[in-house]
Amino acid sequence: MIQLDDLDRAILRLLKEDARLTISEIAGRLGRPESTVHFRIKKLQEQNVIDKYTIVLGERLQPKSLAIVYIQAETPIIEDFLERYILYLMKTLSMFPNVLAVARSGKAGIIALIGEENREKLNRFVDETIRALPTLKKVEVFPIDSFTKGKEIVGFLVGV
Amino acid sequence: MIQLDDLDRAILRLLKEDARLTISEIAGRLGRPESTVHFRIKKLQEQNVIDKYTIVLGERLQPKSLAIVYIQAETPIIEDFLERYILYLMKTLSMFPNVLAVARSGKAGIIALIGEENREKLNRFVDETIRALPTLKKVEVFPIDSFTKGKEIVGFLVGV
DNA sequence: TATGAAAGACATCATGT
DNA sequence: ACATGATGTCTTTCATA
Repeated sequence: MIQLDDLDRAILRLLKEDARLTISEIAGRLGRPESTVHFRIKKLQEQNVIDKYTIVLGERLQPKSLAIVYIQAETPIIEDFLERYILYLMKTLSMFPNVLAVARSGKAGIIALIGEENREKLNRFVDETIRALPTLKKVEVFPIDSFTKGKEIVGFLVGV
Repeated sequence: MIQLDDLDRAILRLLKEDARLTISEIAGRLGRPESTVHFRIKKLQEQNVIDKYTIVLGERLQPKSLAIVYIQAETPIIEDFLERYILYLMKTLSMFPNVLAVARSGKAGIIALIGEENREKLNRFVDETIRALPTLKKVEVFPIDSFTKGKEIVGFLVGV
């Protein structure tokens, strides 16, 4: 399996903070030679410890109003139908740009993270688009007001 | 407000996919001179449209079992106490490395994203650490089985 | 704001300790 | 694992439109 030592972890932590740090910067901060840092990063990429490099978009492009929505479908007689219906619902939801994430929760449940400019638009989306989906048993809305951890997911998930 | 044109958006989309693309690569793909692309990226950074560059960690470092947990505190007589208690709970939860995100939901609610190696450990954490917190009215667990959108948040949020 | 050219910084790789 | 140096590529700046 993967054995990360302290140097690997230190490099990963620095890159997580700022993936544009140059190798010589990292080497300087950690008091290691550039060649070593270069070698480690290359290995971390090859081993897929580093999956990808990406950007987080700033607040000005982020939706101001967020909510987690839990959707539960009715359980029909034919189970195979439920399976296909859930997958269809998830794919459908995934297509909306204001639906930031969609996950399956159990046999008949879906969790979605919704983002909109303001509370009114968010409520309207939930009422007019989500609750309007056929054959739902329950739609539970958990508004998100603030973060103490993971706030950056919004800028990470939002599209352009 | 911010006016992004097609070139800005194209650059952002490319950087979102791979933030290590060189300016000359991007310039080549978009059929624009390097200096123009360089100028745009610089502006996007200054305007804070690009908030930061970061890495997403691969599956081998990610928790295999995830759940959204909704926690609702009991509403006490003194409202100011609830306020401080909720903030205390959020800060406490945020300190666990396996708690990937913590958000407030309404006056008395908290939403947390929990990650663990497997289902057993996850259930144990919920039972022994979360349900053990005092003065809770309700703890609702929504296991996350798969994603159709936003799967990458796990590698984005997980620490080293 | 866009572009082209030129200078400097950087990553990368090979070789040797 | 670390050092050094050679090479080509990339970023960055600046002058110009």
